[in-house]
Amino acid sequence: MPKKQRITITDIARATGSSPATVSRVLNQIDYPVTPALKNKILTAAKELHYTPNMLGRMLKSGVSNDIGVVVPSLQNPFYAETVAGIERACRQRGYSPIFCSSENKPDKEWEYVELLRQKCVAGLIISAVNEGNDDLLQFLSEERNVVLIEQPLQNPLCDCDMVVFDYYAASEMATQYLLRKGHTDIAYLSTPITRRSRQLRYSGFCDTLAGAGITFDESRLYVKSADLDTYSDGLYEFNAGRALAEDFLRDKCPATAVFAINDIVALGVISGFTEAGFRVPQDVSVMGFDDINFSAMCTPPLTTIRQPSFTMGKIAADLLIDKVDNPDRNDSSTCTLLKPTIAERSSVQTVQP
Amino acid sequence: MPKKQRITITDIARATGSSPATVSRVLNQIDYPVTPALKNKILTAAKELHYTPNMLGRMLKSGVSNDIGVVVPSLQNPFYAETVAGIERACRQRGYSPIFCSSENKPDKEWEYVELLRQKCVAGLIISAVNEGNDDLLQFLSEERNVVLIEQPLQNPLCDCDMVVFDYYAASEMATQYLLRKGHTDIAYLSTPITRRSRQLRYSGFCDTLAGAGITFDESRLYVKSADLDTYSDGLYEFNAGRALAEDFLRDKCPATAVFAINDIVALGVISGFTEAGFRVPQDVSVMGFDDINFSAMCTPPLTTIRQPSFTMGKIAADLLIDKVDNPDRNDSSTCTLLKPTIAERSSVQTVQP
DNA sequence: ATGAAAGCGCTAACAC
DNA sequence: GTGTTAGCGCTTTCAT
Repeated sequence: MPKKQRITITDIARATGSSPATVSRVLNQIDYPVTPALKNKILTAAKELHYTPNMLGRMLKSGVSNDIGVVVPSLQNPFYAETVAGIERACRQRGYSPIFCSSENKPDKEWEYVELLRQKCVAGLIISAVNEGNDDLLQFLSEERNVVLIEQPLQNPLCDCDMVVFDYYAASEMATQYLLRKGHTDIAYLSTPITRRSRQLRYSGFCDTLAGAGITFDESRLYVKSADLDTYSDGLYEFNAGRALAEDFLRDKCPATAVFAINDIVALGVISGFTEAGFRVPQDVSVMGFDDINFSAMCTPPLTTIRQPSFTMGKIAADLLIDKVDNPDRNDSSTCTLLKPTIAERSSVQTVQP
Repeated sequence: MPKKQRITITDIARATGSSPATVSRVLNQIDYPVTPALKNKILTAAKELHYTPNMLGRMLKSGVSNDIGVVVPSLQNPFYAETVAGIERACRQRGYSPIFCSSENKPDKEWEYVELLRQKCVAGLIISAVNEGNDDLLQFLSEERNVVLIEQPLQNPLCDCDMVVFDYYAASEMATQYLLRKGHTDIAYLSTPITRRSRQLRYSGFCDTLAGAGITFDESRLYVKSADLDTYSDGLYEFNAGRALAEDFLRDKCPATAVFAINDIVALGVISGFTEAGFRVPQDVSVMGFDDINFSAMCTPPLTTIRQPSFTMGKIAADLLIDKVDNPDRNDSSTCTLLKPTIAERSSVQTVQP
């Protein structure tokens, strides 16, 4: 902190009649022969003077900080909040501290933050929702060793970073199978724009599974609602999209017995829209979510959804990254960890009544 | 980032046949006379060599970083997620970057993080939910200039830091008045342990308002449920407490017509517990929340609650702190900004039927 | 208008 | 065992 003159190792050296080098050696617990007497003198002096080491000095010397840069779309989205919690856990455990940046899904911000983090000399970088369009970023990612991608793979296959991603396709298959098993054959798909790779995978998993069961997905059952990206950060963005989607669904008098929502927040919006119109979930329509944010267990009805282990994803990604950071010489080829979904069966999906 | 030799201003100086000093002056856009020709040469060289400034060097020189340390209980709690979003917004706008730490409400972690942040030479500190017991922290807070407390004032009145806090007492009065206005005279108070100052204020605001209306609060209407603090970070902690509280309420056949929940998450737990037991909200019992986390608008029924402008709180706190950081000489006395609550009237509270 | 040099706090190679 | 010294990348007097 500023102003009030900070105590440095030089001050301690002066106070104890020794030298900065010795003080540094003692304070860093380094295995170095120092007379117990002197050692003690230094230790007590450090305590009395309220010495606080200056990381900046240390980092400048060593060239790397013990910071891990993290870029995610939003900290308010509970999905990322959980991911970020997993990252923080792993980092702290291993003596690193994360620096979080919210890109708000904006490509320019994404790159801006990556540059900022580089200026801060972070030891490594975890990044989610990479915009496919930014060439600078893409080039950086392919050049840089200490990077781990999370959540979704890059569109661009050139870039072979380490990744910890969800098996969105399998997750979507699983959700669709579940709905089929519950007797739903007429299913609507309600989504915000299917741009990001993770969403494309979800959508194709859905269509393919339906096809596998001999059902051709009728595109009139696909509802997509764009929403204002500026409201992204307030968390209501997708919820409102969900409400609007429910309205469209009802206006069309869509005869589907179940709704597959692109994610839990949209699902909550859909439920809200249905409820407001006097439509009951799951009695009148079943609603399937996706993500299992922790709020999905708290709402009424509790949401049946696909659980993506986002905390685990964050934890694994950070551990992987730190392994690389701590072993600079090792140079294994990139790994891609695919996280398997599970189903969180609760109350928003009902067996179709014959 | 590590390994790959970084380009420094010295490299650029060498490449352009000039000196580090000049390069620094050009790159920092400082108002300094430099021949346009040389200036251009330096600028293009910087671009071509992919120069990335090393903040560590700059910081070490100037003594302060442009980081702002932030300590909150949890990033997963949507209340803090919103606060933190406000902080991030303000910081980024003004060229600072926040460093977030989750204390999990543990006193030792709180202090540990404050020390860590000091080692990183943060320009200032925003801290919430200060544990009253830690003397080191308390002393630090009273000595340090660039600190802003958020959410709740310290128990210890010795410490006169700047603060941006909610008017919990007024908020609780407002909530209680609202319930009274809706005809509820028999109100139960459901809470996790009332330890933190913010909770004590809420509870006394409630009791006092009742007393003001000539109603003595019957302590048999006070339900408190402790829960395991280790599950704090998963967000389900308070929700589960709420469910347990609902059970107790029902088991007692408590005749109250309305429930005042200590916060929204507990309120959601209460609603969940009621719903599961076949009790309808608000038809059978009204439930009043507190905080207005953004999910409260998304659940069914949408929660009637007291809106605490947490994003605004974060924004104001960060702006205030940065004002102080940017004006080191100015030395105004501490301010205490008291944020006024508003009521978010939705559907979980109903007028009592005569 | 530009460069040389000192120094921020720390560590590590090299004396003694 | 302990101290001296150099240097990480940058800014900032002070010369020129």
